Amino acid sequence: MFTEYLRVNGHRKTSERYAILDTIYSIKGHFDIETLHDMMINEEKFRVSRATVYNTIELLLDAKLVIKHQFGNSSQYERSYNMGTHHHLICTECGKVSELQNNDLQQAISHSPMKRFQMSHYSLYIYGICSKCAAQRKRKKQ
Amino acid sequence: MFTEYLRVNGHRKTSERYAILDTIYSIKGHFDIETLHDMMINEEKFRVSRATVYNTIELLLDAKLVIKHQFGNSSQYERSYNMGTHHHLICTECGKVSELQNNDLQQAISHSPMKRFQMSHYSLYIYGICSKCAAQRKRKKQ
DNA sequence: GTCAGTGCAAACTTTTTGCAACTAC
DNA sequence: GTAGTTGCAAAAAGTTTGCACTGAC
Repeated sequence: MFTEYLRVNGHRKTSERYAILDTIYSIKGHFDIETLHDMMINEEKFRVSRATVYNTIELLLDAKLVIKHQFGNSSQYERSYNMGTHHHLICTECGKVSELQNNDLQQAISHSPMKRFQMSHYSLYIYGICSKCAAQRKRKKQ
Repeated sequence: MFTEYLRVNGHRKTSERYAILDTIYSIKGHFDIETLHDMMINEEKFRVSRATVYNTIELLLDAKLVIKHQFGNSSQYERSYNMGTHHHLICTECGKVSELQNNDLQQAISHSPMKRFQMSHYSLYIYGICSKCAAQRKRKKQ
């Protein structure tokens, strides 16, 4: 799919781009650029510059192979192919992000009537307290 | 309300804090720290430091008088009192943000069943092309 | 051979932090 | 008087940019 995207858009097939794509698709959840870059250097033993990672992520976003999120301070990303739509639960206490599957909600949102706007995609972020932090709070109170 | 919040939490009532709150509530839509700070200096003629604006926003977030959003590069904020829940339409072409009112959708989201998570609030960001940019694209094609 | 892509470092932007001076209580 | 706040400037964190070198086509 990426190869096709590169071909159609007249971009070159470089080893860096494929290495970045592979690393991203080895990650299950969310990641930021820093983490991805570190993983490539340390685990994959593939030296790339930060700039190339930023460039490539931009292509992957455009190719719809990666989705960008903006919780916390730095941008977070996740692979989008083979991932199924889902919503995000973000703990305001510890910052942990988990996924929520709810097909009814998905339907409701994507079929929501909109004047003068063509929806392409959406993000639903639900903030609150995760069970772990709730338990921790309870313990503190006692 | 803010006075009460400050009292309960043992914070001091400073002129800076009230000036920032007033300025924020004079803004109808979204704003970032830079814009808010500039407004205070230029329009309100009230000199505050950037650091104080950041500090105060933190209090206002905690007091639920302001909501934080993260579209684009810098954090965006908006007042939350007297604002009615709404969703956000973000144009991926020009970056313009507009509001969408949809009570059914609100109900669906806030009553959505969630395991091991206590929702406090949520943000729904809908990305797509606004009518202006859609028209512009059409014109270009011709 | 050509030009898109890469690496590196410097620049830039946004946010946080340390500390002296100030002031609400 | 004291401790919470402020202002300033420096530092940190995240991202973008300029430019010489490299390698895909």
